Amino acid sequence: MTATTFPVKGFFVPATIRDVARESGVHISTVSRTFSAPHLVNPETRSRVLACAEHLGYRPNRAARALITGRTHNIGLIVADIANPFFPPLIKAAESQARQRDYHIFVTDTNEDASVEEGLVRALAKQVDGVLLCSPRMSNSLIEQLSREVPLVVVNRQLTGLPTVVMDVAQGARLAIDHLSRLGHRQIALVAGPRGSWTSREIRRSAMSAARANDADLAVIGPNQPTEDGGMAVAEQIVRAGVTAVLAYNDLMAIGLIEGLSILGRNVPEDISVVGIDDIALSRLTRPKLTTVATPTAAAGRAAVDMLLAHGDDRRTTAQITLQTELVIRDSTGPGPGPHSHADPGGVVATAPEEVASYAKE
Amino acid sequence: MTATTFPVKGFFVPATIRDVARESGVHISTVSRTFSAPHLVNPETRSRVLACAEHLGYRPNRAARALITGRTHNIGLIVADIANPFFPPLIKAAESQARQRDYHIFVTDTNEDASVEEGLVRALAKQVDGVLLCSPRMSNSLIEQLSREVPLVVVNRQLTGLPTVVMDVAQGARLAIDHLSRLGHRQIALVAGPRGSWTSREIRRSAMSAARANDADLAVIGPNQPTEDGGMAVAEQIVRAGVTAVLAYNDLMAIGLIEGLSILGRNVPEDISVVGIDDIALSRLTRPKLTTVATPTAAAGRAAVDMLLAHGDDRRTTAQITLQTELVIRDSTGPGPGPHSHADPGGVVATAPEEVASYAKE
DNA sequence: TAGTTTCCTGCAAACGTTTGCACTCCGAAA
DNA sequence: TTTCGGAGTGCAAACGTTTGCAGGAAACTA
Repeated sequence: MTATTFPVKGFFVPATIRDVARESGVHISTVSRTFSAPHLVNPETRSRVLACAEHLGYRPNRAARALITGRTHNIGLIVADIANPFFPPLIKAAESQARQRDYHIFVTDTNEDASVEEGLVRALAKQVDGVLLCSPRMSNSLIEQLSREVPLVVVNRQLTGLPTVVMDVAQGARLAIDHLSRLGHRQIALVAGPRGSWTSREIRRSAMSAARANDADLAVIGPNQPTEDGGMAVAEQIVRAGVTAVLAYNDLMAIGLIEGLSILGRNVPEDISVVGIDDIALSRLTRPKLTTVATPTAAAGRAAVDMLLAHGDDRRTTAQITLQTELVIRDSTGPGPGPHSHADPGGVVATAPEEVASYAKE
Repeated sequence: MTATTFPVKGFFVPATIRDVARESGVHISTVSRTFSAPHLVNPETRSRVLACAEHLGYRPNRAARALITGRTHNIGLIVADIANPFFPPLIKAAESQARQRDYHIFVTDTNEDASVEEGLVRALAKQVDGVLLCSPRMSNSLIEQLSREVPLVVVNRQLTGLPTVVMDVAQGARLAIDHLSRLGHRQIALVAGPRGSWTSREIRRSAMSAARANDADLAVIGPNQPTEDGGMAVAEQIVRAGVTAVLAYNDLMAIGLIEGLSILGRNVPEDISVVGIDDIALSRLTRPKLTTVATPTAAAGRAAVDMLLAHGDDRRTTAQITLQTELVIRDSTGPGPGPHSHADPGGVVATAPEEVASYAKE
């Protein structure tokens, strides 16, 4: 590391509305209106004010404006782990949706830590018009309490009384287990996600019932860190469990697990089949390419923004949205020891087009 | 998608400093001091005020506070593409460094779009105490102009007169080319990054001079989108160029390229060697594991926060920091057709420990 | 012509804080 | 006793905006 030091020129003192008023010879209220209600001011005056503003480099102070209007035109977006490739598509979709409505998104990361989460919501509270809380790890009651301090939309957790958007992971897990069963697998493991994850509980519940329906055994392993390392760490348990197929909480864990299995001399899908959840971009690039449950993350991001912005000031009602998932079969799953049916339709679930239209996956 | 609607309870009207003052029978200034300068108020009064505040659920309004103090305790962090795994470690490091100093980081994404970038800086300007501008795509002069509206630290671009932190990618590129040369490669391609990227220019400059020094030919291909798809897209050109080795602008492109090459029937490293830059987590997980130039992203995030917060109010001086890079040799590079030396020391560059101590990679 | 409307602008009070100043106590020093 | 100083508190002005209200001028209507 090398470091050098330079002198630097000072900052402009930022021009305020008052400076513009003085320079253009009108009252500050006229300047204010020039920016926030242009139709109320004489075109001639308006252009003079605009010229002065331009000349002075004036920009309205959004914080001061927010103080009085109560609207910041910012939205907070809290995610559990920004390094998880699951989130970026959601974030980007939310950003572009917000931008269209002249809002900005501020993203923060909680490091999968429930206590950090609470602090962040509170810190954001007065600086944004609402918070998109993605994959929260805190308790329901705390979320409810926070939702009275700032408008909240919860993503990846169902919670009565609050606007939520969730993926139908239950359906996804069922599809995955069905797929594995059809391939002849009877001893299946479920690698669970982190403690506090609603999604993980959903997956577990649904996978267990699907396994039962298919006469298969399901061994649940976890909770675990939802990362590559977390997946790699359970490889040994998987081998010891003697299963021939695994459903992982997410793709990251699935990929880590495959790597861990290969270190232990087990090949995927020859020795063990692995299914992930999320269909992150990466899952098309690893070898073998991952069979996984695709979740419409971009649609979720857009929906969350819309829900937050939907009810302007009347917070009378709140919607709950569930987005369809689908199974994407690639190379990480293969035939198991049991008898397998050849009737597998490919696993891609048909979704009613008109229902998903507004939040369709691109 | 399914949607249901529920009634929802109204919001608390948030308690203000005035409510607390009334309830506890003191003047608002005393309440204010209870929070911002506790030592100035009688312990007895203080605890009474705190009790009332707690009871009313009062939280100081940070925006109002910022209006008068001029400090928001927020830092903006702008990245080109949040989906690029290069950034999350940087973001997380910056966040934890900021949190230690009682600051919050707001992250936004520009979609690699220079014009979005400008708007974001301006929108952030009055709501944060400074902006960390990572891998900017806009012009130097625009950056300089913006730096007068809000304190700026630029990451991944060197710019006189402004605080900057860059990786020594020039050294990294040189190490990579040297490595390939030693393996016997004489026909090498450089897959360039996006237009407007300082890093890409640096890499190119350094790689060309290193190639010349090694008597190798260097074909430059680009500019390109710095993504998997961008890498995949150049696979054909690479094959046509007839090179035996490639240095890619970043790991993502390298991984995409390897995939693209495999589709064209070329194996890495047997047919073509590929070196990436960044050492993202993913590069240990793809097959073959990627040989790459490791850049200390976490250190960069910490350094950037420190630089922004360093000079309290005197913006007299500004530092420029360059962080060391090192070559990590894995499985995507192999012997080329030419004579190769066996003296390759492994390519790991020694860094002067005391210099990097404060920003050491973990 | 008087009355009414419309358009534009100014005035001043807010929004929720912080902070310099002044004031009152009260105990210690002289 | 007086003087001083410090601790604790209140007062009021700021920070940079928005916005309801009122007034004046011009443009209609009758």
